Amino acid sequence: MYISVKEAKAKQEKMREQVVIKPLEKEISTVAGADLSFDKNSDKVQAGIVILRLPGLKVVARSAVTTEVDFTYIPGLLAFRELPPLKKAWKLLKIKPDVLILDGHGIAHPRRLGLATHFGILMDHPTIGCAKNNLTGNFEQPRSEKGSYRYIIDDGERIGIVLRSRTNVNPIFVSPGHKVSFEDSREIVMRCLSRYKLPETTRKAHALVNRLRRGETEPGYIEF
DNA sequence: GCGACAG
DNA sequence: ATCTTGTCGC
Repeated sequence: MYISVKEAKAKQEKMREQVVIKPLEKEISTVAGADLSFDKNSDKVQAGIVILRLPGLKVVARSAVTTEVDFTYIPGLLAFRELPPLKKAWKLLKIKPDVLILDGHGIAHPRRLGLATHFGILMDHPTIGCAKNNLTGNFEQPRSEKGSYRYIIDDGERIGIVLRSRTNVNPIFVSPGHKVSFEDSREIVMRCLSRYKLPETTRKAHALVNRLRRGETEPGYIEF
């Protein structure tokens, strides 16, 4: 840990004024999912990004790398642990997706600077946060049908969306990361859903990093 | 002090 | 996140 918890939080407080929440300017044709896989007893991690074509959800390209983490997991400071590996996978991509969906929150964060937001600002790219659990704020349960949603409120401020991604299944937590709106975030995640709880972007990215960790695939960049 | 707490 | 097979329920 080259940075202290106090410094990390101060950095988030300074970066929060750089967050941009606004509608995407052009129609998107590609989306990507990013994820990490950790080693049980070492600091080795594999990071991967999978780009999908938007109507269709077919894989366009993917990048995967193996590195090491130097920051332990602390709720609210996830970005300091996962950002370095994700940046490597991102830079390996020869083609960039119109929007990137990350595993974690966007502005639905105590200081409005979750992983997706932090990554978006650093890479100056549109991002969306999609988490399996809530971190902060309150919300009411959305109806049980797929597509139903409610907003997450924190200190009277709208910070995210609780989305029922599959009928009768616990909802997922979506929030704008950077350079996208709440509507964009919800609609894009909806378009990435198939028959499962999680969007194909995160499912594909998750499968990729796990295959790399088991040595079932090679690291690097591949275009399909 | 107590409870909450993305991955 | 990770350790892991079967099993219950829509």
